[in-house]
Amino acid sequence: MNRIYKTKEEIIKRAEEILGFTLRNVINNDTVSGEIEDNLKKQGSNRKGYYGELVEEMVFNQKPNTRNEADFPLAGIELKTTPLKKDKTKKFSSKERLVFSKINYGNIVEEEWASSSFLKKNNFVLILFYLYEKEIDLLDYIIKYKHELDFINGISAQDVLQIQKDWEFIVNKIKRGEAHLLSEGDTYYLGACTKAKDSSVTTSQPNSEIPAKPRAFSFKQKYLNYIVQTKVLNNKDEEVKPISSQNKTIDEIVVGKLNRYIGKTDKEIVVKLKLKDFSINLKQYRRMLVNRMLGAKTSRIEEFEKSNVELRVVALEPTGILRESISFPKFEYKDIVKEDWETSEFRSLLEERRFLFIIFQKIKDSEDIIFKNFKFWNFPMNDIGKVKDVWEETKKLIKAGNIVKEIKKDKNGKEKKLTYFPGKKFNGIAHVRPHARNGADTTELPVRDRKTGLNKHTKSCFWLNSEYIRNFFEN
DNA sequence: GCATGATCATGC
DNA sequence: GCATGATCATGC
Repeated sequence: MNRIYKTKEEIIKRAEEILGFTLRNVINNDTVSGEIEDNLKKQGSNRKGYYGELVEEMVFNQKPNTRNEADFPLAGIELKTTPLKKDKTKKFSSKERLVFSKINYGNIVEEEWASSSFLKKNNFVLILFYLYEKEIDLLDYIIKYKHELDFINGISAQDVLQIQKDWEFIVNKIKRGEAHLLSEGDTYYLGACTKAKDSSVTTSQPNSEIPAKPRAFSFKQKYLNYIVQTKVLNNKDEEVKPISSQNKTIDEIVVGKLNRYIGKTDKEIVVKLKLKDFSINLKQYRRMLVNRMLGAKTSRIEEFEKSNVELRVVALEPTGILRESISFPKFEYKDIVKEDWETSEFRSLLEERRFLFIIFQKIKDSEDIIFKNFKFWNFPMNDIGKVKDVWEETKKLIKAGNIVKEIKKDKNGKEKKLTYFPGKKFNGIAHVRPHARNGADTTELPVRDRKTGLNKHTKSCFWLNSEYIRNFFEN
């Protein structure tokens, strides 16, 4: 007879029993039901979410429900399965975000955080981490660790406060009728990630006629990884330190640290911070100065790493213009031609990343710079269509092997390749430019370039135009 | 002055 | 050795 697990203790004990095993171990291979076999075939072995259903059925002997309550309502336990991956140094880290319940746009606008359906359902989450490996059957993933995520006692008050603010930010956006503009980069630890089988699926929202993508609450991958490292694996990284232990949100912490320096020159800041032996010749002088302004003890800041916030130090010209555009990681020509925009790397990156711009301004005829301001920023989804145009054009050119327009020599006899890639004037928002160590630093092309005849080209990346970014620095 | 290609410098 | 933040150099 299949055992039923009812109490919290029974369920956690059962989870412990299966650690180190695969689902195929847990059930005994020949009893894989015809129904499950059929499902695995039909859905391919990779349908996301199916693994969780299998665990519920095979390990806990219960049929998954879609009711808006915890998976084990009597015990008050929500069960989640999520993959771990091995990085280059063979360390485990979270492979994906941890997805919670779907956001019901219609109902959530009536909710308050303390009595929210989110907290109710996810009050106590039992997480099973399995080891993801490419090209192996779902039934053969090893279930490695379990973690009991207790929202009330298991997360620091500081993090809970940030999660609450994130939740409120998302709900307020829906209240304003902007569910279609939600973006993971809006928030810090708790994000609103898209949730649909197909990216073209949309749903209605209460205060606007514009259809929105269905979304779910989730812990960002980085935040989940923080939990994995510190609470599951106990791998405390001494290089990563928080800049505040106070019960404040990340916004408040940064405002509290940086406001006092606005309008001061770098030299004045050095004096104010009583930094000795701190010279303009230091490596990464500006970046180091900003670290000290933030009160960071090491160069890696816990609050930013947990929330996928990226610090960028920029310097406006004395006239106020921003000369340099913002670069992103280089892309692989081979990969981009296989991608679709909606699920592409660049689109995900743009949506998920949050920036903290630290804005200095150069002074005419002086070496000094002034700390003008700082700005949290993430890409506004209103403009995402324009980036899509740049991306599609780029993909088209690579696919056609139509990249190099002309090879020129400069006065030093150095070759310079002019390309057809969308430049800064393409649409004012994004463009493509080289991003390499030098001209010889190339990467493979899927199709030989017509002009050069080569199957490789200088590494390139997408850039956000300097003027576009500059617009967001006002006020 | 600006667009665009190219590359430096650091850190992992 | 490579990724990537940051910036330089050239030529129209």
